[in-house]
Amino acid sequence: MPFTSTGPLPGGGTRCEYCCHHSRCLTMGLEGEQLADFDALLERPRPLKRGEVLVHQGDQFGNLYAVRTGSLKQVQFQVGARDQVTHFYLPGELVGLDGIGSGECVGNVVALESTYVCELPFLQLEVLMKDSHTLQHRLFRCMGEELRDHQRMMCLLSGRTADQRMASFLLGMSERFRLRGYSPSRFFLSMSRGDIGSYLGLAIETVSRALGRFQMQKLISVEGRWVSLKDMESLTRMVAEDVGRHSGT
Amino acid sequence: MPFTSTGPLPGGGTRCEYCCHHSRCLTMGLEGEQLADFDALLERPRPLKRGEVLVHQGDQFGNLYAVRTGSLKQVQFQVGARDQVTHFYLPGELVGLDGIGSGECVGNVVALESTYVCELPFLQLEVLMKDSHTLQHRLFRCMGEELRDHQRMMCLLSGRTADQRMASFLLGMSERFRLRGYSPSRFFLSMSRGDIGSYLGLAIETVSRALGRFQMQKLISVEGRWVSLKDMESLTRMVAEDVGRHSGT
DNA sequence: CGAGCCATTGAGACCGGTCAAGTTGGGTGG
DNA sequence: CCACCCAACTTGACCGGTCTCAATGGCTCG
Repeated sequence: MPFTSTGPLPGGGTRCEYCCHHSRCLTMGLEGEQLADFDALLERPRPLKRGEVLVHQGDQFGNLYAVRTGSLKQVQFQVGARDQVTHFYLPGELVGLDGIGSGECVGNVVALESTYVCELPFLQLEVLMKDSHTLQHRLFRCMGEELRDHQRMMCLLSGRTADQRMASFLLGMSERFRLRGYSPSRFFLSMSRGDIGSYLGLAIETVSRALGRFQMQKLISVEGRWVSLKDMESLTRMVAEDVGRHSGT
Repeated sequence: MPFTSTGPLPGGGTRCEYCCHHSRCLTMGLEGEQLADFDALLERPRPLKRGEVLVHQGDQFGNLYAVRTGSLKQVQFQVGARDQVTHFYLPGELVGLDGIGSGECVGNVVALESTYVCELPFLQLEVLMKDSHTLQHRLFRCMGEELRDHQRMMCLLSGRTADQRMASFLLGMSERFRLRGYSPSRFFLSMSRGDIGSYLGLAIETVSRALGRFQMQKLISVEGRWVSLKDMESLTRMVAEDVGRHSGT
């Protein structure tokens, strides 16, 4: 097989420097030697097929993973409750940060489609951070962002209606696609309705009905897992709407 | 009242070395010169009175805070929805980690009683971490733990009944008190029912009724904000019980 | 002693979950 | 190419948990 000079090789070879996620990944801000060092410590395992498990719940924590192409979900198994989807990962995002605390992986991470990742051994990453203040700062930012996102999610889950959750989910996905250079108004959801429901704390039927309602109201159109956002303004307004849940505080 | 100081001096003066939270705080594992350096960079502002605001939502992020005595809540204001309590902080815990991501404080942090904190300028902390691998590792662990806790909370909010949420909350508080050397079976809740409801995504009346129900079932006894756990086993069982919410996944 | 907050309790309404049946679509084998 | 299957999704009917509204009592503070 001849050498190919650009883009990800089928075997997984590529260089951070040329990776289209460089400016959004952990490598953001890294240059020259530091970037080369970073590049040197990561592995690029063979791609995952749909349904394959990247990380098993309970495994000892050792690696972070950066998604290159494809997407994954994190699923947590719990005694006495249905499994719960706690995360969706898109290209450029970091898998496994939540394992740093306990040293144990908190859930299964499963590919939703054919997915390429980069494997980052955390111990080596820590060593690298001693010499690279940029990298250290960057990883702290990533974790801080995830904390903030989780808090948003908690607010969404505890105070908002089914329609608001769905609208917020769609807008969130739209924004994430936009940031990655994909269309924010028409995209493919690689996860099932069941996954979405689990993630949003809704029954699968409620997800389906909400989508149906949105379509009737001409806010979106749905064909299977393809979604087009027709009226993002109304969706945004819907999320912010006061429905007066809780008498708290 | 709990958390009245045995170790830290009322005036705020103390040393990390002698602080009763040393082994649980960011300083865990630090010794000798490193601990002294850490000690040197932190401020010990005057104590907060009940209701006083330590951090304002939207403020530029600059400091972390370690709680020495007392307790606080984090409240997020949101357009079109009621304010939401997203955190309770007890002695030895770290306030402000979620600001690291965006550089902006995500919510108000308000004292629930007279509260002493240590102020840790994050920039200086980052500098210190260049020389102290221990400190760096420790801060990563703290953030990882918070991530994991948030995920637990998301699972709680999205898949469990009011009773299960209350039981989980009580057990969680109990455990946190136990770790700090207080009684795990009888403790004072410094937050109002409204705060609890907001935190758990429940109406205030639902919180009240759940507590009443638990008391009738002899699982706990309640006198105002004092709570005694009578039957932690049943409470634990209740949390794990499958109530069959969601048909997802 | 009244004002205001906090907590409790009751009555009724409604959102969303469960159960059940039906539809669609992709994959497989004859 | 069609028949069949299974998983994913949709739709309808019903029910229950939790929210809202409202009234009450206790406590603190001015």
